[in-house]
Amino acid sequence: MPELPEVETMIRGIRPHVEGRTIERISKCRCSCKPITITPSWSSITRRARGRTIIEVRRRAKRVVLELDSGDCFVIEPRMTGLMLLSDPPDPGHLRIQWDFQSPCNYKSLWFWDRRGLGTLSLFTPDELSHRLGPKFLGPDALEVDGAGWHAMLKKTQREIKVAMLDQKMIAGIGNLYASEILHRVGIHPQKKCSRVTKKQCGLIAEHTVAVLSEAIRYEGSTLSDGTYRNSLNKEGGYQNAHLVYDREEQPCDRCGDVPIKRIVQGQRSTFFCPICQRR
DNA sequence: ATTAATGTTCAGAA
DNA sequence: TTTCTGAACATTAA
Repeated sequence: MPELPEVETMIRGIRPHVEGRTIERISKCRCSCKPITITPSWSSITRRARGRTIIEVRRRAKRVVLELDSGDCFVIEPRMTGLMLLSDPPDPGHLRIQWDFQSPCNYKSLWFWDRRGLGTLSLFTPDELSHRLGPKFLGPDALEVDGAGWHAMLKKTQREIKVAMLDQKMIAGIGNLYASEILHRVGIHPQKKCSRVTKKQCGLIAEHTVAVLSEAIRYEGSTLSDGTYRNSLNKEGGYQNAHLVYDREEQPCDRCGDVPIKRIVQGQRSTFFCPICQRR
């Protein structure tokens, strides 16, 4: 769930209540499920976090970064079901990490909640951070790439466009849901080969990528039918109501009238598209 | 009662 | 080198 717009919503939500605050303690929540992946050792994390001030909250691709006054950075990967919360978890049984802050404020704590538990918590030194968030693992942020950038990326691969859009070291931030929505708005078939996408089409991809992701951010992300995704105050997003193809199999395409939306599988992931509006 | 599906990432194999 | 597969996990629907 958390793709670029959802993670952006998380950081915007927690930033005013987390930046400038000093960590009194960090703790692992006791829950009955398997623990999430944490690096490095817990003892190293507690030692390096206690008493440090969070000087900046930011997003890198689909990750949350909390920078400490020591230069160390927490990096939280929500993956499938992770949330950053200031209060009220969807359920108390899947809280994973709790940061308690000094000096009372509206919100005394910050939580990482994750139902499936595929998410991760890391504490990186500056060197580790630039390596782990650098070009070896993550391409440029999807909001920053123009038509020429897309063209330079796409011409280097033979893959299908929708599969390539999910490759984070090519373009970072787009996930399964928004890839389908963007391609529908551009009018490109998800199975079109990257090498056959024209420069002009790359301009449209860049334009619609920014338009879709920005609008999704304004709506505070998409909460799908399983209801998992919430903002930092446990409130649902609103962009699911604007979806034109995602999770709309067999429903009529709004754009061409009444042709049913199709679902196919690409790289073990569902893709939704309109067979009329989207051409190979 | 199984099986398949769910928004992500990445190591390891092809 | 690039691309593909499966596993990590919890929960729900078929």
